[in-house]
This record gives sequence, C-alpha cells and structure tokens, in this order.
Amino acid sequence: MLDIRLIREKPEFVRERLGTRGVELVEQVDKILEIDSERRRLETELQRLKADRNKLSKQIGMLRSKKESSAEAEAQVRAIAEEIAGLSQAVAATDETQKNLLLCIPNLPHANATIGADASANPVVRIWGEKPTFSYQPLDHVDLGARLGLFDLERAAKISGSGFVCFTNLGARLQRALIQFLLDLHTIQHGYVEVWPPHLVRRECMVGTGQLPKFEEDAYGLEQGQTFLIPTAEVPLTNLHREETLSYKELPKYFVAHTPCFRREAGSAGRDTRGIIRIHQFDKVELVKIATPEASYEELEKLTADAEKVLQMLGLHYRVIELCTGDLGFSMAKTYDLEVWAPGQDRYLEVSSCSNAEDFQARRMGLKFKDADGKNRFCHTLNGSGTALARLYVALVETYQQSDGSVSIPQPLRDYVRVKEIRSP
RNA sequence: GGUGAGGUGGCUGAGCGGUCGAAAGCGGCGCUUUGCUAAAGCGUUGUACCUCAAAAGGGUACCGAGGGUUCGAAUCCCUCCCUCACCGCCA
Repeated sequence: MLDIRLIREKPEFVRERLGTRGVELVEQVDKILEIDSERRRLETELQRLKADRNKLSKQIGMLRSKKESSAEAEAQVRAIAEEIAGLSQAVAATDETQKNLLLCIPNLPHANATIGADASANPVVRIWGEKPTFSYQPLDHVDLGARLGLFDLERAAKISGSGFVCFTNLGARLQRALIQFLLDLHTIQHGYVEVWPPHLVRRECMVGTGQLPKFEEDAYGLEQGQTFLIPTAEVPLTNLHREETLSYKELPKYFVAHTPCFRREAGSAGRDTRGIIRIHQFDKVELVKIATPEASYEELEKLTADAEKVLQMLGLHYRVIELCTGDLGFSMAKTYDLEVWAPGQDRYLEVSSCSNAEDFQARRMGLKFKDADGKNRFCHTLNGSGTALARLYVALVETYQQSDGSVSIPQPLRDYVRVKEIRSP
C-alpha cells in the first residue's frame, strides 16, 4: 500500500512512477485524491460534532451530581447524536472506498528501475556457466521421468485433475533430497532461521503481502473465502511479525521455509501444459527478510546471491534478469529473476524471483520497527525463492541426463539422494 | 464439539455507567544529589488520525474485535475471535 500522504503531497511524482507500469494507473491517483479530500472534510465535521457531544455529556454529569436539571443539555445532545449517526456512516463508507482503492494500487517501481512495457524489455544482469552440450537430442523431463519412473502425471490427473504431479520412487526421494539440501544450505551457510509455517492463512495475511484483494481468482480459498491455501511461503513468513513493532537491533531478520504452494494459474490456462513446469501444487523453499529501509537494497543483493548459490552448487547454467517496470509484480519495487537453463525445453525457466517490496507490504500489515532515535517506522520486506522445486527438478534431470537415459546426481546432492545416478528400473 | 475462567498501556495489575487515556508498582527517559557504582528525590514516559503553511496548540478514536443500550460505556447487553483449564473426539 502506498502512503496516502505521499500521494497527497507529491501526486506528480506518484503519477510519474506508476505510469512506468502502465498508463491506466495514473487516473487512480486522481480518484484517490478526490476521495481523500472528501473523507477528510467529513471526518473533520464528524469530530467537531463528537467534541460538542463530549462536552455536553460532561456537563450533564456535573449538573446531575449537583442535583440540577439537565433536560436542556440532554435534548441538545440527542439532536447532535442523530447528526453523528448519519455522518459516521458517510465517513465509514468513504474510508472504506479509499482503503479499497489504495489496496488495489501497485507499488512504485524503484527509482532506477529499467522502464519497459513487458518481459521483452527485461535486461540480463549476468550469466553464470554455459549451456551444456549433448551429442544427441536431449530428452525432456517428461520422457526422462517416464523412463526412470520418477513421477506419474496420468495418475496424478486421475486423482486430482490436470496440473498435478505424483513423484514416485527415486523421483520422490530426489525431491525430498533437494528440499533437505536447500534448507541445509540456507540455514547452515547463509544464516536463515528455519520456519515450518501453517499452509493455510487468514485473509488478512493475503492482503498483507498483496495477493488480495486484487488477485483472489489466483488463490485457493476455503471457508467462505476467509482462509487460503498459501500460493507461496512468502505469505506466512512475511506476516510472522504483522502488527508488531520490532527493535532496529533485531533487524535484519532472515527466514527460510519449505512449503507446498497452491496456485489456480487462472490467467495461464493452456500455457506450459506439458510436464511439471506449471502445476497447481508445487514445493518451494522460500527466503524472506525483514530489514531497515537503509539496508534493504544491500540485503536484496545478498538474498539474490544466496538463491544463486543453489544453482552454482548444482552446476546449473542460469542467468539473472531484472524485471522492467511493466513486468514488475504488484507489491514489488525491484525484482531479479533467476532463470535456469533446461536443455530438454531448449529455454530458460524461472526458478526464483528475488524482490524488495520496500514498505509496501509492511504498511499493509502494520509491520514496524523502532529506530535508533526511538521513532516508529515501517520495515522493508524482501523475499526470494531459494528456489522453486518443480522447475529446478526439470533443469536438474534434463541437464544431468546421460546418453543411456539415466540421470547422474551432482556431487552436493549425493549424500541426500544416496545414489550416484538414477537408472531405469 | 462441550463446560468453566479470562483478555486493560512496554510489563505486572486496579478500575461504583459521568472530569478515565485510564490508579499503583515495575521498567524506560531526563534532571538533582553523589568520589565511582549503587541508592534516593523530582519530573517525564502509548498509538493512529483530523485540524494548523510548519511548530506550538486544539480535537477525535483506541481498555481483544464488531454491534447494541444510554445524554454519556473500560464498566451493562449481544455476537465473534483469541488464551488458559477440564471433558469428549481424534492423527
């Protein structure tokens, strides 16, 4: 959520920044400003009436204690009370309207973000490693998985519908090994605190991180839309300290969690239908940081490096791209995507998105900290996948396939998988 | 799911429907005293919002949340949420 005072005081700046995401947002600013001044006008009037009422009520108390008549004052207050009732409704309604509008306005892109309309304008920041070469046509993970019995898409579809996967045998163990490897890396080497959060969260949490109210059709909701299956561990982790005021001394906080992620993929029907690249339930190891505004961009670089370390250790070729203003997620001011090379797909797959939301999420969830001067300020929140499992899985088996149809296991995973390679049974 | 108890400021903990944003204690901050530490004394100490060009000042709201009764609610009534205890059920 943007600071209404910023919009009020620097509307031109806000229009300009929002405009880099898309022009249709600019008019939202005018709408907000209009409602804001109306809201304040009504609120001031309401408060004046309440002050009168409070004054008179006190007088009544004093008159009564002196056993004098208070009938006249009581009649006055009764009249004021009616006005108050009417005005309060108007104030509440205007307030609600303003809040809903504000909740649907995306974050301002960072000042030096690359300006562009869509993903085609995203600059490549760096490239690590090289595309592996094969003396034969590399298979994709679906064929490899079928040969090696790693997962069963048909039966997953039978029990849950299309867009689900059922890992089996060593395929399931490989998934478990990856999770273990990732959690160990981020806790032991990178200093994140391991968390195993609930996978069902209240509506407020989804509003807090920005999935709601605007993107409800993407989420799986339960209990009359009051609780939701998490689309990412970013939601429970970032909301851990919602409505709290932390001390600057305890920042930054680092959290890592492995959870399943549930997504309807409402807007992506028909895309990436083959295999496990886009499925309704996938596992992910997520990194979340709560930081001071002063440190957040440095923390973003470190967080991105922590995620990259995964791909480096597994020896997977990848590139880092920066999202341009038109491609930036709703809540984010700056984002780096990590894209890993998948030889069987002959393309890069997004396995991590590392972002700084600045105070956008913190303002929505009331997450503050007391700074060294004792002032309360909003924290900055960051998150990044470290990494998504299903696509990492795809890149891994496609990269490490061998000419005989087996898949070798890279060194860092061997202690977890307990085999050097996976052969057909 | 049932029964009972309870949710008050940073913490502990009072609070007959009227001057209660809330006693008292602890903690925090400041000053004084003091050779240092300690102790004591005095003062101060919540958040959000509105108003004001700004500061000062003024105002509104907040005692788990939301409604209601009343001229007036921390205090009375209703609903919900959460915590604790016990019972039932259960992996």
